[in-house]
Formats: sequence, structure tokens, C-alpha cells
Amino acid sequence: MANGTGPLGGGNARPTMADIARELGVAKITVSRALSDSPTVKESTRRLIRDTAERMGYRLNISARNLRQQRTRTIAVVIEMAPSHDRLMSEPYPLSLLGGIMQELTAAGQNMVLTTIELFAQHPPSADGVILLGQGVHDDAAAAIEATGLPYVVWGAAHGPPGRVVVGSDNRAGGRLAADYLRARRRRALLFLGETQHGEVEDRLQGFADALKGSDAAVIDRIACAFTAAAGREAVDRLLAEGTAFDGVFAASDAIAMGAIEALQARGLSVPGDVSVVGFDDSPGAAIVSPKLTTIRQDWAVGGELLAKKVLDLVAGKGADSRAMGVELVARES
Amino acid sequence: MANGTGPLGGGNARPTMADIARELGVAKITVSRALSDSPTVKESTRRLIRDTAERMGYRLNISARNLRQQRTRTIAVVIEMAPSHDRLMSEPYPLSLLGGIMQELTAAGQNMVLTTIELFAQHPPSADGVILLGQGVHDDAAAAIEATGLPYVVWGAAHGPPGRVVVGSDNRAGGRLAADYLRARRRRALLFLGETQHGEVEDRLQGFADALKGSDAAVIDRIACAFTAAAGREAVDRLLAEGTAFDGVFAASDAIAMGAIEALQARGLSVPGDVSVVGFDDSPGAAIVSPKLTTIRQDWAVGGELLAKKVLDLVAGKGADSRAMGVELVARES
DNA sequence: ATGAAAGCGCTAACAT
DNA sequence: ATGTTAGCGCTTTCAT
Repeated sequence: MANGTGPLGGGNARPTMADIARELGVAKITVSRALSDSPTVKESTRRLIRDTAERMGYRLNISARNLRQQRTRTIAVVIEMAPSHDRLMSEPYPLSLLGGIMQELTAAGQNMVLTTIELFAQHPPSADGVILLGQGVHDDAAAAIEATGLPYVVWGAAHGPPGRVVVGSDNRAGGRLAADYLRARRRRALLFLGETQHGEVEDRLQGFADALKGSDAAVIDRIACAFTAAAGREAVDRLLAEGTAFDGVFAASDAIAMGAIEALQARGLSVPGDVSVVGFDDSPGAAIVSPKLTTIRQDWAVGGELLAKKVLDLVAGKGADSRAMGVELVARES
Repeated sequence: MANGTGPLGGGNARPTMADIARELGVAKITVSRALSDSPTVKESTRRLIRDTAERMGYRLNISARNLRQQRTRTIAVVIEMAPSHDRLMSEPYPLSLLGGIMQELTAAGQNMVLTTIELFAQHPPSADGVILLGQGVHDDAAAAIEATGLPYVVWGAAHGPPGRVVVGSDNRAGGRLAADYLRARRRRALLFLGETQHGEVEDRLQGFADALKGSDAAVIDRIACAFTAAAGREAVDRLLAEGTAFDGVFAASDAIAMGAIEALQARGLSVPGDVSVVGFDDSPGAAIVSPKLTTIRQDWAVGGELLAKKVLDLVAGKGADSRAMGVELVARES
């Protein structure tokens, strides 16, 4: 029973500035000025025009303005992954990053179009700038964006060319914090769980390994695994089945850590009795699982705001620099 | 060190179809036709034009096309909430819902712009249709969208006017399933936790209460609480402090349920020994917490796809109907 | 198979 | 304080 706004239109097409101008006997440029609050329009005229516009149900044609002004007031947010169901949930770029971006763009009166990198490469949306979430294993995504010539910023790790603006957490510092935590608990045989092809994860491992140098603790194994609980569970289960012994785990995400804990408990091992586990992200479930998960908190919302600010600066021709945001260890039970 | 695409431009502005046409000595309309794969252009001409366009770095000006064609190939997705950090975090529904929407829109070659209802009301983005996520307590959000005259669909509960297209889970059925589960476990004094101002939650409670009729079990109390673990914890803690006795809980979200379990355990009560708990959503953490949470699963990704399909149908003038999607009880330990 | 003209709705630049 | 002119880049319509 939907009616939409069919093109039958009994003469009720959306009115334009010209319609309002004709109605009032003014020039359409005056309408334009009045509606955009130009100070050169007399207050009374402005009020008259605004009221008439409202009465007639006028709405600005944004495509026309964009065409005329050669800009879009739109930032494209590109998610560097196929839009598959389970991946979206488990990837470490949750909605809070989008929330931060949205908050900042909204405040600046900018629109935000969301695409995947595939779609972006095929039909780049009209936008003044681009925020890329995740760089992917190779630099394909960034390359696709560079091809458009649009200014862009990236969430992730600063492994790309030096001029690129990257915002991300200080993943090395996160790795160091995890190492310190495990060392303070006298853990020596440590496991790292995470896909180090992923730049951020690589940094986490690097910080982790660095901080262990010169101590009696060491990374005895590193397992590439996806950002999911299932992957963490399987990895740990396999190791235990093989008889690998370890007493500490640093996982590249909380989901992985939770999966690891499950696998440990399923084999009768206690966390943190036998094995200590540190996750990454401080995701919502971390405080609720049993044992409560010790983890490295990164502030995505702030990251999102920074991304948005920086891309807007670039769009405005103001320049911007990369930023590694501080992280924090949240010591809970694990 | 960012350079952007400064307006200094040594004559290197983005080329237009006219530029390509001049370069090749053809009419710009021929360029237009060639680039849009019109069959009336000779194959050799098309190839020539495409190659030249690529060589010159041509990119379609979407604003111009939109203006000329009077449409945008864009769907606005409106999030009916302030982009506040914790709500976004604790409310997982938008993320997978967005995934489904994106998948479907992407496949249809549509762009997706994301806004909040506030921003939408101030500056409606240019879009051919709207997907509204969540209706809010009153009907404000839907009203703001209706004011634009754009076709729209809503995620939530079908409590609005009859013509409105609503996609959502069958929340009443979810409530019934929860009731059946608790009855089968001989639970009699039941608690409902959730904000029934929220249409979906209201339906969950209604189905729940309906299914209890004529049994010896009953809802002894219903507490309005936000969708967070903290709210669930506080609500249950307060009740226990007051000495209220109950042996079953149905929570409007998994987060609430997890908070409730925490509070129960903190007071030395066992789940499910003393109290059974049913959540809603089957969110990622549900299978990992201890005890593993029994919950009602709703498939957001499919919901997102449906929303997108239906709004595209409306945009195409094809009509669409509302849909309550089936839910499923996932019996775990709680 | 290709082209010329017109115009989508808006605003910058230059009058008045 | 208001108006005139022109044109953003594209595609529809009507020739040829």
C-alpha cells in the first residue's frame, strides 16, 4: 500500500527557488540568499521568503548546489572488507568508530556515505574526502582511494608511505602493557594469537615481544587467527591437543581471548590459575565473561572523531598529521 | 605534509566529458553515451572514448548526473539516536543491520548515507529513499522523515499507521518462546526487564504475558530498564535488596540479561539453579558468558537486507509490505 | 551512428 | 538591498 512520490504528479513536483521567486515577485537569487542566511537580505524579506518556502514545502536540491559549488559536503567512509555478515560483527572496527566519525561530521554539517572498498573502486561516490577503515593486508584499498585523487585518512597502523595520514591506537604500547602484565604475574611461556599480516596486529606483537626482551619470559608460539572467538578457541584447542605448554596468552582481540579461555576451561585448565589471558579492545562483553577479561582498551569513539577532524582539515587544505592514540590496560581477573 | 588536491591546479582540474569530446573531435553526448554503454555507439568509438577517458583520468561528476536525472541512487539510513558512545557500543543491533543493508544496497549499485535523525531533520541529505532504524518512543523520527515526502521503511515494531512499511523481528513470538522455556523449567515468579516504551520491547512483554495466561506462572514485576548490562544489574540488585523473590527472568536484551546474572551471582544465587534467565538477541557474547545465556535469536543481517530491498522497491514505485521475521530460542545453560 | 540545443536547480560574479 | 547573466557537467529530446 505504499504510494511513494510517484511521477504522476498532479503538478505537485517539488518546488524550486524559481517557484518561490515567481510567487513572491522577487529574483531567485534573492531566494537563494535568504535561505542561506546571507546578511545582504533585508530581515523582512528573508522572513517572508523563508515562510513562503516552508509553506510551499520547498527543499533545497543538493545535487544542484553541489554541482554549482563544486563540492559535496560529504565524506566517504570506506570499510575495507566485503560486507559479509559474520565478518562485520567480528572485525575490530565496531560501530563506535562510526559513531565518533558521525558525531564529528554531523557537527561540521557534513554527510557521510558508507561504502565498501569494492563498491568504492567501481563507483566512487561523490565526496570531498575519504576515511578508510583498515588498510587490508596489502595496500590495495589505499591505492584505490589514491586513484581518485581525493584527500583521505586511514584508521590503522602507520606502515604506509610517510605522507599518509593515519590515525590509530598505539598498538606497540598496547603490546608492551600486555607483556608487563603477564610478566608481573610470572608468566613465562607466552602465546600470541592474531593475524600479523594485519598491520595493527603486527605492531601489537612487536610491542609485546620488545617488552619481553631481557626477561625470562618469551613468546613460545604465535598463531595467525581471525578476529573471532571461534578462531581463538580452535587455535588454543589445537595447541593443547598437541601438548604445547604455556601459561600466558596475549590475544589480538577480546573475541579471540574469550575463545581461548573457553578452550582452556574445556580442557580443565583454570584462568587465571593456570594461564593468564590478556585481550585487546575492551569490548562490551569483556567485563561480563567469567573470568572477567583483562584487556587493552582503545578508544574508538575518539579515534573516529580524530579521523573526521583530520579529513575535514585536509579537505579544507589545512594539512594534518598522523596520530597514535594512547591505550590503557584494564586489569580484571584473567 | 598532506597535499590534497589544492585549488592551485596548474590547469589540471578534473576533466569533463566536454574535454574528452574536444580531444577526440566528437560531441560530448557521444562521450556520455559511450561511457554509459549505450548500444547506439559504435564499438570502436566506444573503445576509443573509454580509453581516452581513462588516460585523461576522467571521473563522472555525480552531482551533475543526479541533477539532470533527478535522482541520486542513494538511500539514507537514519539512526534514531544521538551518536552517543555507550549506546552505540551496547546496542549491537545497528552494526549487523547495517551490514545487511550495505550488502543489499551495494548489490543494487546504490550508495548509502548514514545520518542521525537530528541531522536528517536539519539537513535532509539528497537521497531517493530512507531506512529508519528504530522508531523511538514517540513517532517523532518517522514524522521527520514523512515531512520529506521520501519513501521510507522502518526497523522496529508495527505500531504506527497501517500504511507504513515496517521490518522487524516477531517480538511477540520471541516473548512466547521465552515464556515456554521458563514454564518448562517450572519457573513461576517471573521478572520482565526492559523499557516497554520501546515498541519492540512492548511486544516482547506482550507475547511473554500472553503465553503465561492460564498457567501457574506469572509476571510478578516488570522493570523499565535501558539496554545495558549496568541497567540490568542495578534493577535486579535493587529487587533482591528489597527482598523480592523470583525464579525466572526475561530480559529485553542479552546485555540486560548478563547484568542480571551478575547481580544474582553477586548475591550468591545460582543461575540456573535458583533462577533461570532468558535474554534477547543472541549477541556475540551470549555463548561465551558463564553460564552460557539462553536467548532469543533475531537475524539482523537478513533484516537489513529486507529493509534495503523494500525501500528500493518503494523507490521504484513497486510497493512493499511489512514483515515480522521469525525468531528462534537458543537454549543454552541459563 | 552521431550531433545540436536545451535545461536540470542552484549560486558566483558583476551590475544596479 | 536586489537583480541579471551565466554556467557548473551532465543527459533528454529532437534532429540528421
